[in-house]
Amino acid sequence: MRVESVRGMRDILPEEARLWQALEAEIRSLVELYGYREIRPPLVELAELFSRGVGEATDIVHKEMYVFPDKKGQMLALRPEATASVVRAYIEHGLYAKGDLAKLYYIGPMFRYEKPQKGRQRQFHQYGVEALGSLDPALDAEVIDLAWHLMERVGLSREALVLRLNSIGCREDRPAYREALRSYFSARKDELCSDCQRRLEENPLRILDCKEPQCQSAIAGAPQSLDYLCEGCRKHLEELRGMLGDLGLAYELDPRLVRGIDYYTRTVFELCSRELGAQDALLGGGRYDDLVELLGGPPTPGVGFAGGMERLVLVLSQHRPANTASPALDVYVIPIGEEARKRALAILAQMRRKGVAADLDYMGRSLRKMMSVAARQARYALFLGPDELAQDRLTLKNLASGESRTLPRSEFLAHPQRFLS
RNA sequence: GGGAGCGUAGCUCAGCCUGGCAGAGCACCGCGCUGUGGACGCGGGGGUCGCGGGUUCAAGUCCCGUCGCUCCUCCCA
Repeated sequence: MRVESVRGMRDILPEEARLWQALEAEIRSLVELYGYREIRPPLVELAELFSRGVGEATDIVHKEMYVFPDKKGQMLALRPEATASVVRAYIEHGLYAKGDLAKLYYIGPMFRYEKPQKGRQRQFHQYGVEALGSLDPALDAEVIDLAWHLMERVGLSREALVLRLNSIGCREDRPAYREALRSYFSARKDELCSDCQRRLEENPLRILDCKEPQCQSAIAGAPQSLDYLCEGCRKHLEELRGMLGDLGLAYELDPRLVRGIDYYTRTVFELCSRELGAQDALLGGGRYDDLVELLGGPPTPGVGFAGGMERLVLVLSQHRPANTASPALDVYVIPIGEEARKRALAILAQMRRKGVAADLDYMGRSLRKMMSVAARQARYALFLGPDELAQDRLTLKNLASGESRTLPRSEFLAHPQRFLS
């Protein structure tokens, strides 16, 4: 019986992996430009980290998280997101003790047990940044600027994107707002879908996010978090809006944006593609001023965002038509005859040690076929046959121009790059 | 979790309605042409028709189940 991959887990094959590598390189270089440094937390954490950090009542934790006992019976989880892990590491290693802003970024796989579809796998990949230690709205603005910059850098135009922004207040404002929502929706309970009736008890904020048509009219008239902000939160949002204006970053204030993770406070935002269907959010994030304390660290505010690699790859492949791969090799070695074949290996090894990307046929192909492969994969063909062996020379052919020249073996191998313009 | 569509060669797909030899194009390999190319010509290898069961003399085709993919919903990145 053939063993196949697990549902929702897919292979990224070499052709696609090139695009991933390029994207990852762009992300790394850009976030490092903003002062972020990489952190690589483990993929496995105590399940408790996420139930406390992300929230027991969220779909992510109670429906979608991979949870399993280890041999000692501890409940472990595959990380469904990375912010909680980064904050755990921040606390565990005392990064706050440096008394400075900690700017951290990550790229890696996350796991959620969802129904797979295009742009949404059970093992998926996110990149993200977290800035811990400052309450300054300028930091929110910088993080949002970074998000925009990143999308532009990878080739998306501003017109193809929309930034949605909201403030959901701090822990002082939340109870009053939550109560307002609960009493508002309680009066309209029979208009709500069954999920929202459950949310009414667990987390009424989430109702605002519901897309069920039957809930829309009730949602339309619901109290808005913006009306329940304390003076500090209101000021924070106003300053942020002013800074976004100064930065020339357009946004839509969306009072119904709440997001599916409990740790957010104040600023929440999403950067969405206008060209994707139902799964249009390319990245999302916000402020989480209580999370460090909630996980046992000193009171420390934070702000960050996470973006999905799969979705980015999807949008980009619509924009950048599969660029015909230019030859990956510098030289393809073509031996003629048995003796030459034996000698070819050592010549290959020497070229590679000089930094030349070179390869050889191991499939026993005919001369003609080797030429055909060389033409496709390399810029030069290097012939080694009885004539060359007799004179201790090599024949180098430029496959683009068709010109070839024969060179003393030792001269070529001493500085192969000189002959490979 | 709910709804719909689709699974046939490495890839894109035809064949299914109306049961009767498993096909095309591309890719791959060989030969023409082991001392030089992606063109051309000729030839060739490749398939548990997703999997399991049922109906039938006969199933890729009809029926049931199942798994997977895609889309909507949901969730979010």
